[in-house]
Amino acid sequence: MRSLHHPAAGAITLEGVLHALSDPARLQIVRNLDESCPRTCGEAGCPSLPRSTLSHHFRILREAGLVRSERDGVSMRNTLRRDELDKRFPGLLTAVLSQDCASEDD
Amino acid sequence: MRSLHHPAAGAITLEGVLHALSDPARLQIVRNLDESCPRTCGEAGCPSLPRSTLSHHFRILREAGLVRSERDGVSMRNTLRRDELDKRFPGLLTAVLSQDCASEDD
DNA sequence: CCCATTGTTCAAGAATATTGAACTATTGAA
DNA sequence: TTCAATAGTTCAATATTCTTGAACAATGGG
Repeated sequence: MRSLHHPAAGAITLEGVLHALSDPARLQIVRNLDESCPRTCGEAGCPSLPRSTLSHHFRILREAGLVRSERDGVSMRNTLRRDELDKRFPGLLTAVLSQDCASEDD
Repeated sequence: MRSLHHPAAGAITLEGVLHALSDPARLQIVRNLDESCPRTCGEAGCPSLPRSTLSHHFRILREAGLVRSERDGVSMRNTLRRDELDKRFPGLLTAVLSQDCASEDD
């Protein structure tokens, strides 16, 4: 396994963060990590997704700088990079995560 | 030309908005519209992009609910749906657009 | 009507996403 | 140590989305 890549805080891009958050599964994962980190991939909150898909989503989150993944025994410990993100993009994560996700039909 | 589709405010999704904003060209367009709306597609602020690509980007923005496009003579009048977006997702657009887009190397 | 201007639509190739199958890393048990 | 179970990753094939040149459509002026 190649070592997992985590960008430095300064290298995190706004577009990358927005893209990472623009997928329903990834947004759900980030919401869950925000409430109770750390989590394994399996506890991410997307039980219906295949492992390979989940792994792909975590890679997007990781490489966008949202999540830090560290091996913890046989599983991974995923944590939201809250402090770094808040410093890099003040107010952004709070603004996104505080939104009501449900779509209204008016 | 099929009539352009604009979702109702209540049908705008968070994921759709984030996805629309996750492209550098589209983010630039929205920034420009936020400063001085309305604009034509040609005045969007992406002079290097082909027209078909620009049209595609405006369609993404339109169908995500970010931009309203109305014909004005030979060109289009594109406006940011600021009020509706602020009501649907309070603080979101401000949080995104207030970020410094440049990536740092620390 | 003819033409210039502005966008949209279409089509083909490029890039990204999804997912089953195979592989790797770690742990625990025999 | 060797075997098996668990958790993720990587690979490969397919599907979806993106990019963009070319053709088309809509408007307005001469």
